[in-house]
Amino acid sequence: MTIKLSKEDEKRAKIFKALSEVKRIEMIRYLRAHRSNNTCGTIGEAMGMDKSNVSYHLKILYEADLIDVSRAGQNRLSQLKEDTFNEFLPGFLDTL
Amino acid sequence: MTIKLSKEDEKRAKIFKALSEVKRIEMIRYLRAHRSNNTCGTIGEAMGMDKSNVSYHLKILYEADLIDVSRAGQNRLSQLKEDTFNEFLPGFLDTL
DNA sequence: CAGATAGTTTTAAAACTTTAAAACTATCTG
DNA sequence: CAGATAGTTTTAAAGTTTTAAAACTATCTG
Repeated sequence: MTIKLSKEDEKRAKIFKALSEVKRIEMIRYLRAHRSNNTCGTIGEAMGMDKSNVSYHLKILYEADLIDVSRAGQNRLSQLKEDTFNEFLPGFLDTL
Repeated sequence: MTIKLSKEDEKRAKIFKALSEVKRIEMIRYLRAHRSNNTCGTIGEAMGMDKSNVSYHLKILYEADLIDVSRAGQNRLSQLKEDTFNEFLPGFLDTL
């Protein structure tokens, strides 16, 4: 493969857009440091954010394929999708 | 150093915002492939963009510290600032 | 110097993003 | 089942970004 498909650049642009807000960078750092109990409520409390706003930002990270979300009762646990970081931004997480 | 200063996250966010448009990702790829004669006009012609729009996007890349601009007569030559990529996005350029 | 060329800035409209409150859905617990 | 808890979606306002045309500035060439 030699030419780059614009589909791939659209994915890249979506990832960069997801990371283009200080709050979402802080969320990534938080998820990296706290690998369990990452609920919407816990994150919001730790970061002083409204729950609907946490939900909004997590959705953007999810749609950029930067986090995985699993259900656990009435909670929803988020975790970094390291594969995506490794593919599109190798080495980035270690700069945080 | 253990705590991360929010100033640094603001710089990161600015870099990500600069890279969050397909056109600007393409410009980065272009600058990487064409290391001389990167004038506003040449880039605009290669990418089918209006000159004022090329100037606008280059300014965003410049303000994110992703390119250097030097004057050569009435031209202005742009080149990637690899140091910034290496510091904030090590390995990224090679994924392009 | 006049005209051409290269690029920047201003402007205004359109498009998009962020926020927080309110309404909503789903699950848990007694 | 009723009430509590966790999270999502909708909404509307405020804010930001992108585009392209027009006006502008700087430099080059005869």
